[in-house]
Amino acid sequence: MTEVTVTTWNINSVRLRAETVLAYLREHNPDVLCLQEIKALEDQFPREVFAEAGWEHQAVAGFKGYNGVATLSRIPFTDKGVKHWCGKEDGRHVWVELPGKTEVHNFYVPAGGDEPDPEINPKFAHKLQFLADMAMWFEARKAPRNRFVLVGDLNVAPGEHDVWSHKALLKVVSHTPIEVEAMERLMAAHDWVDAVRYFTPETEKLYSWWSYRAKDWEGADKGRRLDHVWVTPPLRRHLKAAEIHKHVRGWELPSDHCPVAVTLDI
DNA sequence: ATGGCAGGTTATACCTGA
Repeated sequence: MTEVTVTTWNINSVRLRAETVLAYLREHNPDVLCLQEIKALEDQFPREVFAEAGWEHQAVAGFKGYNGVATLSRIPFTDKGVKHWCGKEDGRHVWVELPGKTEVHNFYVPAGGDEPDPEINPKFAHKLQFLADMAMWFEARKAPRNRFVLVGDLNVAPGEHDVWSHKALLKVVSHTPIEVEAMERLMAAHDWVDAVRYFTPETEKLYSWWSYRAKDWEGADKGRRLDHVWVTPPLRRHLKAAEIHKHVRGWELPSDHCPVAVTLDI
């Protein structure tokens, strides 16, 4: 048994914020850091910056200008890979296997555009298809002993208390019933345990994203919990802690998302 | 009061995010 911390963070351009990532690594020392929206091709990813700091094991699914995910680790990988979804090679999923056969799946689910209607909005249709395909894939791989961790910017805030106002956001993409149901089907597909809610009562507000548009993001506090860490049932009793590192949203030149860290024995 | 901001790109306008 090894205690590890797995952290997920939508960084909104890893090239612009490489030094910010480094500061976070030094302050919080996660074993595994899963980044989304790196907005870089694999060749453009600042590998050396993180390798020199001690996170030398890296798996990158790059994409030009948008999207892109990367997983950094102090721990060597026993395997790794990039998977494509919905017929697009658009940098939304990279996975790694840690010693002990623990898989860490790092996802960036499509945001879905503005209009929550798949008939008229192809981005929303893509988001729903992506979540449905994820559910199908994990259902097909389901086995009682699987030790999987699923993290990332899933772009859905499912619970009433995962948004600043349930009522105000019912028709806003990220919190509409149709997306929440798609996410619930994905959760059921592998009996996923929400590792952050595991430590916090359902009725307590939890956010991981605050819009850039608010003059005073902290004062207005109109957040949403879009970033998630889930584990399969065999890892449930190994969960040790979960933290949302909100203070990072207040750093200079911040991402609009903050890191979400889960500590568990693997 | 969700978009007033932010990042990237065959850039100086338009796409993306959510």
